Amino acid sequence: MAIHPSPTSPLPAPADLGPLDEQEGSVCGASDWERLSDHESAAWHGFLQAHAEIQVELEHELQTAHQLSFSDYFALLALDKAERGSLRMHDLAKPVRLTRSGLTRLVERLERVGLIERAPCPDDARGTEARITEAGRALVHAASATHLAGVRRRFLTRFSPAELQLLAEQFGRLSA
Amino acid sequence: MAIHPSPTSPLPAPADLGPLDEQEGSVCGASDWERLSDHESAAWHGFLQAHAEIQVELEHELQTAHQLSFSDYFALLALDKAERGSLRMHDLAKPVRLTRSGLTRLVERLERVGLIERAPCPDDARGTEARITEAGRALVHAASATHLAGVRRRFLTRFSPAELQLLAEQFGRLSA
DNA sequence: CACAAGTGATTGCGCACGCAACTGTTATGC
DNA sequence: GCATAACAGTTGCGTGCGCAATCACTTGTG
Repeated sequence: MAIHPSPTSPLPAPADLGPLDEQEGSVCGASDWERLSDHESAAWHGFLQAHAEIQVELEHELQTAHQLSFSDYFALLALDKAERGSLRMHDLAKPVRLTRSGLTRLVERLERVGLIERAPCPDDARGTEARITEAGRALVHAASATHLAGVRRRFLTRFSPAELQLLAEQFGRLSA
Repeated sequence: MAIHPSPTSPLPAPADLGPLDEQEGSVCGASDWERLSDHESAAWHGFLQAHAEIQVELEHELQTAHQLSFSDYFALLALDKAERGSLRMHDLAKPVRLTRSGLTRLVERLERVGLIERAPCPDDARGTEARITEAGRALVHAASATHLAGVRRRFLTRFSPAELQLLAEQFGRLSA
């Protein structure tokens, strides 16, 4: 939230905007030097829009079919794929994209419903490791079917194999 | 959250999974019929990863530079672009991607710091319209500079013009 | 060996948001 | 023209999450 409406704004207001009176439309919405071209705008907004739509649809699907949030699902998935089905909190935080505090609460909830268990880390008494239970595995396998079907329907089937390969490379460019 | 660990799961557990005992690695993580190919997986996870990274980075930038969340920014942006700088709550909800209740709170906060004003809708006594103030316009213009620089740095400059054009079309395929 | 610095996890607190219920207003059907 | 439905916006409540402080344990240094 903006505590200070404008005076302490670190960037100067564009000087070429004129009196800022109420002309209609997007004619004077922003100064030209900061505008995006049509293709730039379409690509960027398409990216945001596509992600937002797909995200809410798939999350809703997972929620109604299996009562799992994305966080729940990704945590169970990471544990299911992990060696012996267990991971330390620290290592679970990254794939789930949560801070440690958020993860503590998530794991606590998942433990309460019997999908995972917590145990002290044997080699480092500071650590805690979360281990997926059989119930957790069964649920995440069922949830995967739902989720991957959604991913296919909403994403993968919209592209040719060649396009997917190119997209993979292009998305890779966006990370790090 | 999963209230019921597994018994009421609407999807049958895959029958071809075997005894589900603790083999290590991802060898038996999921049944084959639901797995993604390498390109599929790379494209999909790249999409998620790229969006997540860019999102947090740009949002953090906007927050530290202008004390604006994405919701704040998108609301101000939509109002700035709107006819006469005002929009009814209902019409503001869509671009900001918030429910009406969330929007009520958002607009309340923005009004409290003087970035927008609220007034009853003249032609429909049920409605409320939010109007951006001059302070709001100044702030959102400055914020746009920050934000669009981030979009360029983190997204647009990673692609050629031809790629951007293709991506715009491809993202368009993903929506609706 | 003691003691500071570093690290893993948890907890207190605050906040933004969605859902469902509610109020007030406008359209619709008889 | 009144009853009922549809609609705009707000509010109560619950929840998931981040930040900063804290606790517990480990590691490095004199």
